[in-house]
Amino acid sequence: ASDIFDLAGMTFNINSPKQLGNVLFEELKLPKSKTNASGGYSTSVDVLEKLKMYPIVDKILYYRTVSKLYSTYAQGLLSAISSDGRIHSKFKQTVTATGRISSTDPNLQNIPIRTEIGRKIRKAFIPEEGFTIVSGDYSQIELRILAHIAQDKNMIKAFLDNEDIHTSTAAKVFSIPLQEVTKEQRYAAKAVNFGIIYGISDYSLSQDINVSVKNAGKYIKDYLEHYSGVKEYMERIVKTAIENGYVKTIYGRRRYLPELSSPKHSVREFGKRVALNAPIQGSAADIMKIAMIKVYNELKTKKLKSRLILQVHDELVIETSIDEIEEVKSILLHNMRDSFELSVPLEIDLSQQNSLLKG
DNA sequence: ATTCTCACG
DNA sequence: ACGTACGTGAGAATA
Ligand SMILES: [Mg+2]
Repeated sequence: ASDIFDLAGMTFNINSPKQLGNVLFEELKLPKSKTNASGGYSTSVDVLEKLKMYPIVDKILYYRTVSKLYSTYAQGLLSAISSDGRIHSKFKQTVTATGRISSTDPNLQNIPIRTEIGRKIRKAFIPEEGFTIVSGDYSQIELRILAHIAQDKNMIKAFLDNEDIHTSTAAKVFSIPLQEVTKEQRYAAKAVNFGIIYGISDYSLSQDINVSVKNAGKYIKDYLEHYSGVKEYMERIVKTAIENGYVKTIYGRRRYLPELSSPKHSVREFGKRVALNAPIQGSAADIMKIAMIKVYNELKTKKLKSRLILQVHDELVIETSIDEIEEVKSILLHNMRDSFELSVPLEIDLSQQNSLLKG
């Protein structure tokens, strides 16, 4: 923090977006871009990432990471520990619009994993004596569901051939052999794959991966030419959403979309993106819920000591008695894999470790 | 109570 | 011309 004050030539509250915005964009005259809802300067990561070349910005990003981890997790979770030494979250079944569950008091579905410091926090979640942590998580479940719902021939083939979907996508979009795909190309293809599920635009993709809007537009165009079934699905789902006023998952769960008849263009566009995303995210949630119930029941029927302790949207975590590891792995594997039969296989990654942190 | 930001999938 | 990626929950600042 003192480095930041030195570089700014003044003292201020770094946690105040308003004060920070004024320091960066008024005092230091850095190039400003986005404004937030109340007309102030945005100081969010995506803005600051593009200003990283300024040493003060780089330090602010680090400060943000550390203070988030400290306040929400190091400090926040400490006060959530019960007298039994464990943290008991509440899982809400009727909150989300897509069919996912959510977790509160505290939220255990957003335990850090992406940064080094974050992983140290995750590592603090450990099993009881005599137990270990066994997890199963779906590999690329949302893209597999997209391939299935859209019945896209090329995407289905890529999954049936057990290819790395991002590398495979890169090869096709850039018209090169699989072996020649570079890291950068795979990264771009991955961003497009994710973006498609959210109803991407060329502008947003360009912002996300730092390429020109024109290039981003070309990636999307080439993508949809190769995955033409996905393109047709995107058009079809929006059309049926407008006709019916709702979309549905593979199990028939509906999401109503009043946004589609809004007089405001931006709200209608949002409705279209949701029409595209909700069946995918919601179907994944359906598949997970079915698997979860089967796993729970099998643990119970077999009178195992191991217990299901956490669900994180595409992952189940079981605190496993050390004499039940192989049995629990098998229970996770078959119940998750066979939860629902898609046009592509469902692949499960199994892991076992002595904390919530893998590896 | 609301806004902004950021942790996760 | 428009405006710009889906779903959550929580902490700090601000009003
Ligand atoms: Mg996964």
